[in-house]
Amino acid sequence: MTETRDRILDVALEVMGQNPDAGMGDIATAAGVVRRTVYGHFPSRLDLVRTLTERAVNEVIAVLTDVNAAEAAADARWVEFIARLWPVAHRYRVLLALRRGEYGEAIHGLFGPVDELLADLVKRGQDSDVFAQHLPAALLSQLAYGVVFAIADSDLSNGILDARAATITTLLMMGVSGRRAIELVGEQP
Amino acid sequence: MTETRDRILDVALEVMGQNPDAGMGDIATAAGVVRRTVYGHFPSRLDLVRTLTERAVNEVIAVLTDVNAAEAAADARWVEFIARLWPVAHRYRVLLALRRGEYGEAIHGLFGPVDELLADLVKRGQDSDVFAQHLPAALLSQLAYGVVFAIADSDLSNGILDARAATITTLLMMGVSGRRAIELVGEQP
DNA sequence: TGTCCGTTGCACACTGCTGTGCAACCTACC
DNA sequence: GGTAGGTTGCACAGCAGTGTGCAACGGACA
Repeated sequence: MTETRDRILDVALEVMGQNPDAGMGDIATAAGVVRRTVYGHFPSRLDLVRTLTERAVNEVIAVLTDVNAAEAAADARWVEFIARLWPVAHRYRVLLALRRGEYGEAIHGLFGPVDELLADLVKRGQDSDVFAQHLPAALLSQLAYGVVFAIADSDLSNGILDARAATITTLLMMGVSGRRAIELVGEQP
Repeated sequence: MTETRDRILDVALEVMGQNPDAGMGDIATAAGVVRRTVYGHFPSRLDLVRTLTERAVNEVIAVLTDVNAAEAAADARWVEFIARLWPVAHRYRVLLALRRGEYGEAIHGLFGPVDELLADLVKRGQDSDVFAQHLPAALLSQLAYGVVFAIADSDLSNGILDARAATITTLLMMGVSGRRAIELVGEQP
């Protein structure tokens, strides 16, 4: 059933999020199903990872296009972006670990469109002098993106605190002043 | 011989730097030696990784204590630190990938002292109002550290450019103004 | 010449995973 | 009652990697 398939995907995200090297057996067990059933839905481990990646890419792109279309200052838009990216990044944090290794190529390829949209978001911020220009947009956007995922991937994941930390940190590294950053994010811890 | 042992370590760093999942066989071959010989020096894969980690920790600590002792402003000290940390981070980038997974615990444990020294460096910068205080030193230092390693780990590793990017970015995320950051790093690309 | 020591080559056992084949089973639906 | 589809249990082949045992080799050194 589609229901089973979805459950496997959800559980896989959870299990692999804790241990990226978890096998099909671990995932199956955690999903309350037999290993053979998982293979029924996903012919190979790569299929599973690819499906997961496609899901992630779709969610991130949805957020990005949404935010990109909004009428707001670039830095405010960035805050909005991180706020909405955060849960996604945390949920799919396993892809960060898998990005290197045998599935790296597949993942990297699927994330291509995301990279473009992201660079565009930063570029527009730079063009309107809201973000600093000491680094090319393509590189800066990747760094910021990496930081968000790195924090999401972190062991210390304090949930809310981390989202706030990620937002402020990325704003700063894009050249927004501390005062402005805190103003955007809000004073309350 | 000790010579062989050292060569294995060096080569292991190189090979695993490109593919963290490289086996003992790959390392042996790359070192111009037989697999059996590697096991002669390192009874298990964990031993190899642990030795590599100890090396890395020693090198980083050497840099950190050195920099920490210098008489200079905290931000200038940070620039010095990154400049000297960079080659080390790049060389041992494999540990970033291995930090998660079965060796994670061993690696994390050995890096404990590094974390402390690092937090101290940042804390002193915050206390002298050179670094912003919107985030606790322990967290901020870890983030900055993570960024440096993330860039070092990056595929785009452009060498010099990356070192510069890492320095500026980390300065910014610690609340140093863009003007001051560029002044510290130097104008030239 | 003899001896030590690191290295080699090969064989072996073991483990843990992937992916497949197939018969049986259960449930929903007609 | 019959059928179709998802699920199960189990067996099997295969592969890659780890770690070990052992006899043989070869150079350095006395």
